[in-house]
Amino acid sequence: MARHAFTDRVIQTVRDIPAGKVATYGQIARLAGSPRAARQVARILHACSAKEGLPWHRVVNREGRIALKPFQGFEEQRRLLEREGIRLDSSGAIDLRRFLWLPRQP
DNA sequence: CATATGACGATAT
DNA sequence: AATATCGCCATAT
Repeated sequence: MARHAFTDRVIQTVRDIPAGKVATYGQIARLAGSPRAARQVARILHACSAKEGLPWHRVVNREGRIALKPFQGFEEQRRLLEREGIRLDSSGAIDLRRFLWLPRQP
């Protein structure tokens, strides 16, 4: 069933994140057309990631850290990322210089 | 219309 | 640096 425009664009943008790359909540919000709606991206993922079959694990916060809390998804997200070759460093952060998705870059 | 929510982000302390 | 607070805003109710 169809949803409202912003939600649809967020879902589509998340689907566009390639394997082996990550995007930030704020980045998804900007790409979906509402630059300050990062929290809404989180809300949408919380509500729809499983239902929509999204690659939700490719979305992290601005510091390259997994936003989910331990035993509330953190471990699963780390496993899914590492399966794609995305490793967390000793402090638990992803190197965004290597792994951040840069859409429409030549 | 009023309030609550949310896996954020920026700024202040 | 780590924590607290505030601003943000589309949806849900």
